Amino acid sequence: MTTTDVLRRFNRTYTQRIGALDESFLGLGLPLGASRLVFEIGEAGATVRDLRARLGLDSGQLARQLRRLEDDGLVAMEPDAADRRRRTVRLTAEGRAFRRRLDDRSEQLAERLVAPLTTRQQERLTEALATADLLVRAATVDIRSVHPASVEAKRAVQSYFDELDERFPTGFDPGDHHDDEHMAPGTGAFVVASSDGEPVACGGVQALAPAMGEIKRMWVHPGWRGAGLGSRLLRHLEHVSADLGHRVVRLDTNGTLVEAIAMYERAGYRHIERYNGNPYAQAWFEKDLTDARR
Amino acid sequence: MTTTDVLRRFNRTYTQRIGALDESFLGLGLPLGASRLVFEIGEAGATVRDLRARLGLDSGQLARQLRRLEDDGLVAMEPDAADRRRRTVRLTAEGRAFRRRLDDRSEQLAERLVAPLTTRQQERLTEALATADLLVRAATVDIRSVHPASVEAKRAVQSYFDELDERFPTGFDPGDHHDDEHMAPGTGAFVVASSDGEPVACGGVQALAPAMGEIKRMWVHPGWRGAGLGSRLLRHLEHVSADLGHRVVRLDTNGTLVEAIAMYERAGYRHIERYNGNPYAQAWFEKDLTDARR
DNA sequence: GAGAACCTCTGACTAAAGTCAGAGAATGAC
DNA sequence: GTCATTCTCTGACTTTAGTCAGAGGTTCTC
Repeated sequence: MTTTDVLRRFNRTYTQRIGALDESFLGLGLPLGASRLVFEIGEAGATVRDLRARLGLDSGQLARQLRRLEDDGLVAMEPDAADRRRRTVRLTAEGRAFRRRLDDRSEQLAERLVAPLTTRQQERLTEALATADLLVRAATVDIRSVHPASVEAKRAVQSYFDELDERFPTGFDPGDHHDDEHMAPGTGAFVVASSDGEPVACGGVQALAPAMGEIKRMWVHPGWRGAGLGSRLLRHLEHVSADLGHRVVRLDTNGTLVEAIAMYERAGYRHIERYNGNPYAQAWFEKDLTDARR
Repeated sequence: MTTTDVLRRFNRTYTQRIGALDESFLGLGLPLGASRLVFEIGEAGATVRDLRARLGLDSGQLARQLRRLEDDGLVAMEPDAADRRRRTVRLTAEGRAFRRRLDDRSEQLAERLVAPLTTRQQERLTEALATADLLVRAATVDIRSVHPASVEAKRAVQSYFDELDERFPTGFDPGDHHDDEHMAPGTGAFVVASSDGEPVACGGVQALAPAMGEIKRMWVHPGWRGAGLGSRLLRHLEHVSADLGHRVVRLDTNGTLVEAIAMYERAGYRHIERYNGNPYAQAWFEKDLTDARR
């Protein structure tokens, strides 16, 4: 059986048996769509814009649904302080109570579903689903080029720095890295991979010399490792670098990042001499892009 | 993370990313429901009754959908020869062509979904989904008591006999087993586990002596082993036996059925002396039900 | 062969979801 | 300051899905 066979077979099993998890939202007085909406708004609230993107609804449709929830006293809406074209939606106390009821229902149904399985089988199921979840999410990650000064880029880079600071024995001080400008479109590129709007990986390319690129700020969210996201991003960055006219690409890394080093080696990078003054770097790599160019 | 957490998280991932597999049915001129119906009818055709059960549709709803498909020239309907209350639905040439287009779409979407993954990752995904599929199916199997002379029981028992005939070096001859009457409600019981209308496991209980039951015809479909269905069925039969007033239950088995023997031992059965003249039996077991009683 | 049970279909609905054009306010770019 | 763009909302639909009672056949049971 091929992957697609299994996937499609699973899809059938799924819609027939687990798909009912969604239907647990029924019977509490709201239609399915409205319940999903309450669930999606969440404890923290959300902007109308976000909801539309996440649920893939027509704007008119969503506006009507929200008004109904407002009339029912489940949500309160107010203009977004930062951008007054937007409106933020927040659950009222009543709305939160309703959401909790939805949550309970869903939980009960999930429990009932797995109840016939032994503990051992439940563990196997958990493991299988977690694996499938990670891989499916990884496969559907959205890889996009953004400006290094954009909010998305900054958030991703911040996560990267935070992790370095934790992992390096001496901590990590990014200095005032105005050099991010080098990764702006034109001379370089910055790429963010995101899932559900959260950055899960990033990386940039800048020019070191004519026809020579450098990959920097490469990072994969800890919860997303082991799904091949790093290699995919690396390959992507190599293509970007090649498109910028580079024939060779270099990068440096710290010795504590052993997984990263292993990945670079697997990807065809070879160790070279120190080529920069980065105080945190302990290994330097180079790869010829001319034959990797698809 | 508990099993239900993972299940529910996966449910979200699923509806957002793979759920679109269903939507691949859209955009070919028929609404989703009608497309699903064409797909479900399949190359072989089906009875209206079957379709209603499989898709969980209201009979009026289904009748209308079918008539629409008939008007569109995609299906042809005729009374069932065996039971003229029923009607069988069959795809016309045009209907089959349409179904193939649906199939292609779905396949393409599945391919596109897994394309970003490496071969190794695709294998992991396949394995994880297959495991999840088996376990979810096993968890949602429908275990029901039926009359041993019913069609369902006979089909399951036939599968059992066929397998014995294959596995025993000397083949297997059931003889004329009028003794199935002993498993009729009142003195005994016969249980069939089915999934999507197909029997996947069965087993019966009959009385050997006052307060002593015997478990017979226990079988699990080969494709369903390793999901704990056997143990679950065995436990179920023990309860049935106990409900019939038995304090002890016995069973016999052939030496070639090594998985079965291991299962009986795990379930607390102990080997005893031959207690019957079954020529195919090579191992005899007994279990005290008085302390196992739920 | 009478009556219960079963299967499918029609009619008459209601509810939910989805579509599309465009109005009105806020913001960003020049 | 003007103009294009963005965001949300309203109105006026159409389509799809789902519900329920009951008619009109067929088959099973005794």
